[in-house]
Amino acid sequence: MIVPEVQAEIDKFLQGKGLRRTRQREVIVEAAFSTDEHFTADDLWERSRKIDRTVSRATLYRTLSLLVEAGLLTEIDLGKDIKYYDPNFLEHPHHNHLICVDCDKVVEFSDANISLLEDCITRRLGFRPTKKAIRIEGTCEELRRTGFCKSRVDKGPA
Amino acid sequence: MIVPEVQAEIDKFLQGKGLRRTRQREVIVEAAFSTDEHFTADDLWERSRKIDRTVSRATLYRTLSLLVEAGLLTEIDLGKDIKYYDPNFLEHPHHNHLICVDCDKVVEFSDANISLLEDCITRRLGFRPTKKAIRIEGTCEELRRTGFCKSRVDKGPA
DNA sequence: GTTCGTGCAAACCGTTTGCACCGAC
DNA sequence: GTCGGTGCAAACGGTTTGCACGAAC
Repeated sequence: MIVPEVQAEIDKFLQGKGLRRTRQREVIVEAAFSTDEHFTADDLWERSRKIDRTVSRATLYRTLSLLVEAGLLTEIDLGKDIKYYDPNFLEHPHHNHLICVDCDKVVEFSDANISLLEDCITRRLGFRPTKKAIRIEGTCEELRRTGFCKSRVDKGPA
Repeated sequence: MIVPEVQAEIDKFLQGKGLRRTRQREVIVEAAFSTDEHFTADDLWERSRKIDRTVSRATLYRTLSLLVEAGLLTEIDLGKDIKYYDPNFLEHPHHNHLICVDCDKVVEFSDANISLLEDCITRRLGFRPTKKAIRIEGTCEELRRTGFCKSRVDKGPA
């Protein structure tokens, strides 16, 4: 994926703040941006440890904060009780999330009209938008019509 | 506010599930719906205890779940790390939230066009929408222009 | 050599749960 | 009297933090 670009970006960020480039930070960035799936802190910890077994949870969390602060990673709310992180905002800065309640699949979408509407509404209320997030939960139409949803297969009976 | 109506509603819900009407549940409902502000579990606990000092955290949380399950209260994500609850969805079932990053003020809004767009997009992706939430964070235009925001007064210096 | 980063384990904090007693029905 | 509800305190799970050692610069 875009790991090298992200490494450059985080280098710039670290340098700007007088912070150091460490093996652990490299590993975590590599683990985070070698996929375009959303992940939890724990997911990322496991993936990092596959590259370097010594990465600790503490460092994972500390680095995660840095990446969010640097704007390379975005916290998203998928309606679960744990935080998810989305590595795709660099490439698609304005996307939103649709979550299937049948199979838990997450579909990203963006729509210029809806963005525009959001901006209008925000300004009308006397604010300037800085961060916008739409989360839609839905049921799979295919499952409802045909009784079968290919994304649902691995989830066991309804 | 609409406390009596809500009491009737929760009574119906409890009865339907063979659950009991208790003093504690009455108190918590009263505390929850005597305001139209968003609140945390702890906020609600304190308000409940002002009515009846014996309400415990455990019962608070258990009742909170019931109210959400009954559809009387909605969990919302205000971008903070704790859960907030919104008692206003009964009266305004389709509203969204705009959060001011300057003063933390939350403005509710709804918009038919945006709702329609959400539905279209969801169907186009092969799903049927069940729950939709828009969260916009923004900065106060008044504060930016005049250096003063009446909602900000109680927050101390920038 | 200085300073920042790290791993470890303990602390934290919002929430949930096991248990014995209590109260609605 | 039965069964669900409650308060208490302990447990839980994700996240943060204090500390002493280690590594970047």
